[in-house]
Amino acid sequence: MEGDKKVQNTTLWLECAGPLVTLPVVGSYVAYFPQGHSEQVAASTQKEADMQFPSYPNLPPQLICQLYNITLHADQETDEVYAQMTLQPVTGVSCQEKDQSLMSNLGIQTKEPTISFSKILTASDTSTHGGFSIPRRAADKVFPPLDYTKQPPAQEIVARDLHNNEWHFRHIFRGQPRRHLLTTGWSIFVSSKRLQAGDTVLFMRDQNGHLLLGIRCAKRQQTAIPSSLLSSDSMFIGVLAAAAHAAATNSRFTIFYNPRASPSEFVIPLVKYNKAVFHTQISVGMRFRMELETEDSSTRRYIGTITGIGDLDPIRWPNSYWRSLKVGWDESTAGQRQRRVSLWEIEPLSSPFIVCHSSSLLLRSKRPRLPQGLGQTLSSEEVLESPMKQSSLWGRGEEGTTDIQNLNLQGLGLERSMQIHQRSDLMALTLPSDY
Amino acid sequence: MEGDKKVQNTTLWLECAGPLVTLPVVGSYVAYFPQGHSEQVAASTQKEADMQFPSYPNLPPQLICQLYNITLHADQETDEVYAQMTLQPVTGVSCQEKDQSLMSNLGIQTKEPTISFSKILTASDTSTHGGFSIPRRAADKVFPPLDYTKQPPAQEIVARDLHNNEWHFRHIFRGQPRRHLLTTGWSIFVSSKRLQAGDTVLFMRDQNGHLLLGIRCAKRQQTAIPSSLLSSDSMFIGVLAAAAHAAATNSRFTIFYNPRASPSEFVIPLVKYNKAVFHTQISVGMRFRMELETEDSSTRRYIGTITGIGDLDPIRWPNSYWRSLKVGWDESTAGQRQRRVSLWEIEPLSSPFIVCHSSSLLLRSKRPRLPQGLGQTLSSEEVLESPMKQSSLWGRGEEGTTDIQNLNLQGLGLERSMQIHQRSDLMALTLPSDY
DNA sequence: ATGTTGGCTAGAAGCCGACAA
DNA sequence: TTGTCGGCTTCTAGCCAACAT
Repeated sequence: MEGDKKVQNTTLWLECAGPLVTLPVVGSYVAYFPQGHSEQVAASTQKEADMQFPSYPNLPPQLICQLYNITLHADQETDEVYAQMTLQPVTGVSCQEKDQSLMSNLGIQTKEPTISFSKILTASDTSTHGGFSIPRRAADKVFPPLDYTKQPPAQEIVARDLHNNEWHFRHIFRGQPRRHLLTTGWSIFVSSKRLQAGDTVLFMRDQNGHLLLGIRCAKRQQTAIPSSLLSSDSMFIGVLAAAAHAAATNSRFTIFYNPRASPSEFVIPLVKYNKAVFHTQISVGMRFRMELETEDSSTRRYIGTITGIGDLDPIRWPNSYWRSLKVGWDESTAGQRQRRVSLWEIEPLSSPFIVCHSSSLLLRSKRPRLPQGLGQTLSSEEVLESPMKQSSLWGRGEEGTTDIQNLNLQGLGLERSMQIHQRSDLMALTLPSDY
Repeated sequence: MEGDKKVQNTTLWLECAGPLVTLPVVGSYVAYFPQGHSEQVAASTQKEADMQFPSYPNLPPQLICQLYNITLHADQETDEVYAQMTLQPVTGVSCQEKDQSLMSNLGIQTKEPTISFSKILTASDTSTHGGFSIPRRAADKVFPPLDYTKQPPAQEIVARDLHNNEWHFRHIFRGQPRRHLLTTGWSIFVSSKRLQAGDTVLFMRDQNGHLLLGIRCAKRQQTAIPSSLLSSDSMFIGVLAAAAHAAATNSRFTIFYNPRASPSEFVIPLVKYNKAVFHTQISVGMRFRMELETEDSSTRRYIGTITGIGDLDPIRWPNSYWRSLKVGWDESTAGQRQRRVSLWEIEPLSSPFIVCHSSSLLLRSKRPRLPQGLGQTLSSEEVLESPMKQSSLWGRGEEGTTDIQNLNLQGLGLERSMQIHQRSDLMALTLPSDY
């Protein structure tokens, strides 16, 4: 119904989703991670997957799919953005297709830099007492220029939200010292969207010069969606069963990706996935860079060190690349940041003192074609560098040192079995001979 | 979190749920219908189960369970009531347990008639222009008596909602002609709960004389819950997979029952189910009575005729008792009413010209114990009375006559296979020898 | 008996520059 | 440059009885 209407403006949707969110393009190949999908459910229901799940032996940790369809949406109530993707599991990808996939970019590249600004609302912005204080630069950059000869300089602003609803504001330049303000119309917007101090508004100008606006709620909001419709257990199981069934019958399935609610993207362009998994050298002790979203909705690179490699959930998801890296962060203010990341999220820094080919196993495994099928496993080795007092190197080592020792003790990563998904020709595909 | 808090007041919850809703008691045995559960999902997501589902061969149309736990809830935002039930599938029920189950009533019998009233809000009630007009009888019945010697007679009313929040109202008796009104405090309540004309408010007095109030939103509201979290396909599959897994591993599972959203109850006390299925004579042409909720939240009995017996979904749910009866209604205003009902929802009227023992097959099936296991089937017969020009008897016969002929042609019900769930001793249990 | 409306009024919403930070 | 506040104005929320059904 109403809530089902598609969002037309992709750029605005992406702005609302946040600076780091990318979307795969229709027709391209992607890796879908049931684990990541479960994490989104967990984050939304605020429950862990604690029940004993049925095993889905045919459901690998990642499912290679072709993106059959994607539509963008926004919650009718909260304007929360989400994307509906229909995925077609693929059992074999030919070289041509693969090359196309390689050619296609890593997502919808809307890097025609958009003219936009966002602001975290202050108490004054949201109080009934007054209007909205427009940051100076923002007014100059995205709003139509004011006629400063008028007394006072003022104009009417019209902006459309994700649902294509129009919002009217009076934009005035006054006060001592002078400043830009939104007055009439602003409080209606605030109360309609139920904005509170701490939430973010976002204005942007599209190609035609039309104004668009979106909102991004502060994280806290998420709390009250205990769904009342399905138990969280059923949701977890539904995610897995749907994927397993689709994989087994080779039929399409549909998922929702909610970029603000999900801890990480769980539909990754296959090229990006392959590059990270097969063409990148990873080892414990290695330092890396990772982009993260800052408080004020821009991005920043943080530096960290890989402190361990191993399964996030050895029971349910053995041999998964999902968050297979344990990491420590250089900055002590890094309390909030993830302790586990996935290979494709990081950008390794060249570190002269560490030489390690985690992909060496792949080079060596030039054995004859494996019988085709899902979930074949190769046992293999990864070389683990002995850290040699490196603990001092990777930050505070809050638990870093221990982690590495534990890893060695437990042999995680020393002898690691690796699951080859879908078909072995994917392997060939990811292993150009010149590598 | 907040939204997870239990509702303490069962009576108020039941009032909000509606006059026909009953809840099974903890420890009692129930029949759980995945089909009915799916219908609740369908109603909530406004989508049919159109995907090709995986088959769950071990999941019968009904699952006999013991009610392990039940908690009552109300949505923090909308106050929509729902119940969380944890069900323990049972593989065998001893005679003692069965007797207890028989002894236990058909649900929480709170038939200490509650002092309450409900009113559908008018435009004036919800406008910002004024207050709430209290129906005369309601004021006398549930509100504390006014001191009419005062000029004007007025008092402060305090009532608690499902979340145990207090609401204060000024209750005054004034106007020409005199009438009871809620003024100060009313509009805050209306805007907080986002009530609109057509929604229902409900006041009641508990045993201690304290006032309680609840709300019931008009049906329309339901539209905007496209969930944005899980695709409807995943939800359907989640419902089935969770039940199938629980049945297979004999472990507990949790469901949500949403009485206002669900077309029918799908957790039925086993006694009620057994009585209807095994101890009630049913045949095509038979007339029956059924209680339904009226517009103004009371109940009314409607009369109808059984026009057919057969599977609602012969493909996915063969041999299911869920809505196995096709019915026609006497009143022509019956456009809205269900065309299919379940055995336990109706009350057969004694009709002298129809003698039919649908349970005759059971009496005859005194064969030695069947091997234990799920989903065993007995082929059996049901006697179908030839309708002999009865078509004129059962109302307008809009499609009744055709239905019956179709049924005969297709042999639905003439030779009917019947699935015995769980264990054969359940059968014995439902067949007292004196019947 | 009770839904709707016009009149009246009190208080909140909302526009303004002053004044910090 | 921009967040908050006191002062002032405007408008709506909200109380009332009249009137209608």
